[in-house]
Amino acid sequence: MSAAKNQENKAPATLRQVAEAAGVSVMTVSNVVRGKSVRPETRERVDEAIARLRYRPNTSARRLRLATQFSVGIVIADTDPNYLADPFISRVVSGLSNYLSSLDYTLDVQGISPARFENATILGKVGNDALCAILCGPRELRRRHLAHLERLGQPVIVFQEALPSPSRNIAMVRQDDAEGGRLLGQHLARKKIRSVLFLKPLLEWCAVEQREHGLKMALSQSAHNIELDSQLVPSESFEDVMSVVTQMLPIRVPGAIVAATDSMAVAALKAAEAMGLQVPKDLMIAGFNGFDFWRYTRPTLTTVVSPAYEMGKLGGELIVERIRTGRFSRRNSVLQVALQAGQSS
Amino acid sequence: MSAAKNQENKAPATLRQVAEAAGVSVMTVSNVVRGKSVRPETRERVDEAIARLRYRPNTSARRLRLATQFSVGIVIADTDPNYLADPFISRVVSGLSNYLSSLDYTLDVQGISPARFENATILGKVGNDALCAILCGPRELRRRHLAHLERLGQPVIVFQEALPSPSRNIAMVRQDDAEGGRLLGQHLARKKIRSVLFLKPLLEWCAVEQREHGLKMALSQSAHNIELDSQLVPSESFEDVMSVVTQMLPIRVPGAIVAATDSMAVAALKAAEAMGLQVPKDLMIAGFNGFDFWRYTRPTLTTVVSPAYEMGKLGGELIVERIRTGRFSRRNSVLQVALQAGQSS
DNA sequence: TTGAAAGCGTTACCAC
DNA sequence: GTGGTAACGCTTTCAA
Repeated sequence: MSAAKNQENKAPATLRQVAEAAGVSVMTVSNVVRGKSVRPETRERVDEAIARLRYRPNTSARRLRLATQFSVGIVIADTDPNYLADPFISRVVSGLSNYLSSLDYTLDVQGISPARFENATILGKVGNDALCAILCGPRELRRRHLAHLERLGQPVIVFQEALPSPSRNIAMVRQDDAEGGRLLGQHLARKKIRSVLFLKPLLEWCAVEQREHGLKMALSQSAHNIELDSQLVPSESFEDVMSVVTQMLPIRVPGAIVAATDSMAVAALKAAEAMGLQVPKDLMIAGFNGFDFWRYTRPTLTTVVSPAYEMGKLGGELIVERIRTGRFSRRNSVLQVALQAGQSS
Repeated sequence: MSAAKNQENKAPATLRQVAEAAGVSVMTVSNVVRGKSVRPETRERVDEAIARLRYRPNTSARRLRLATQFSVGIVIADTDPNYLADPFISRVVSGLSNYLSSLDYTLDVQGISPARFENATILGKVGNDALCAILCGPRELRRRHLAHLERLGQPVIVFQEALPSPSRNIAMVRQDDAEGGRLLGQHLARKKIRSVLFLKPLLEWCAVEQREHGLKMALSQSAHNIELDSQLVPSESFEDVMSVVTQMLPIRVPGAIVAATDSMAVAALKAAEAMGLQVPKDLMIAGFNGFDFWRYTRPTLTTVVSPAYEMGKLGGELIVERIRTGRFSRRNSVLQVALQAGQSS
């Protein structure tokens, strides 16, 4: 029983133990493990010992010796504990994760409230070759976080921030959200809308600001000079959006509601429906992201499609290149978005 | 320029460099960093040097010395590259991640196809104190993966697998999916349905099997002995589900379609709608998960609510307890689910 | 309170 | 092809 317990919890075998078991030197085992040239019959003995002792290389020792972590960290600022449930974030992380895995790099993931960003465990220690970040919060806070990242003296990828890369250590990867806003604005202008209400969460995201900005540009440049109002919502949650929209619509029904994300657009649609408004006849609705929600509703949503997975993958490619070559080939990458017209506008 | 470049890419400062800069020994700096008692005026000098040199502890060295990784890995088997976009998985990982972060543990995340599960980078090296896994694929394959995890000789949490824990190193954490199926079956029985079609993805998940099993039990035990058919769908994607349902309905309209997940239920609903069927009058529909999709549709979906975030958190609590105390306090945990009736059935 | 030395598991380097 | 040695950065131990 005590023996069995020891059995279960025993420390992993080391190179030295394998070497003793196989009757060779530590270096020979190391060479076998790393595929260096070793006499076949020696290799066989060593392989047998490795299998028998269940040897697995100790990454900490290897990282220390090589001064390389084979690891990237990503810190995601968000007030929602369910930060990975955001369909945009989950796709960026999936793309990044898969690319890194394909090269045998590890990905460390940490979500953290924007207020505590700089305290993220991952940032306080040297444990990754490079870092990735998704920022949110007021512009000034994000700028401070960016400066903090810069001071770490490590390669960093920042997703979805519109500022240009401030130094050779930092690369920015984003999609053209302003263009997305413009496309939507032009689309609505063609529909002869007179006024637009932009719904955005209280928590500030650079991408949302860009979307709003692009929308405003397109509307103001349209032939009819369409009016744009913006409405803050306490959070992106269905309840909050629904409740705000339900309070606003009786006061005035705009020509269209554009929400910062599709999930917010769905909630707006539901609020309109609950009040007996016909979409798009009485009120048009549109959102951003284009993952799958747009087609869950009736009518289906007009949206702007995000290349979120591809952003994550591109971030992975750039960061690994940076780790290996010592420099970023591109410091500012902007991926294209596309308007996808649905039935809601 | 060359100096600037060196500045940017220079190796992180070490304890030794800080010690020299502050004119003290390495041990004193180490004591300062770890909050051990140090003379205030010494501490001040050291703190200044730490700030000036931007010192951050090297985790590899610390892990090696302490033979502790302060890190947990999670391997997620899925054929979808966008594995984190699954709303269930993203919530489990969020809950796990936040709990671990709160204790300054790192979380390594890797998605991998079930066929390649045992080759996951994370599993092949000693780099985490413990591992978590979400399995899928045929039962025999999952059993093999479980055996592989057991052989690693490390603490492991397996989510959403119905087998009992096979050893002291492995704890199972799941929700009561069979009960969820039963609740849904009883609900439908009350609606006087005559037949039910269960929609499930080709890729096998233990949770889906459990849901199907519970549903079958409840239906067969009902007063009217309701018939249950199951229909495989190539994938969980909207297109695949919609296309299969669109092909099936003209042949025969069941009393209800129960889908393995809400997103599949939405697609079934859309297919029914496209064919002019009234839900729930002509056909009832229900799903599983209860995240937010259930209310995106018209009519809203009947669903079984999952405590996915809580499962992730519980997994974190158990694994940390196991790391620290050497044993699991519970090896088999089953969280409760709840039926949430919507308009669709 | 402070410091010197040993060692965690690995790999680069250099002998043989 | 094989093996001995030193070193990566840190913390435990023991001595001053």
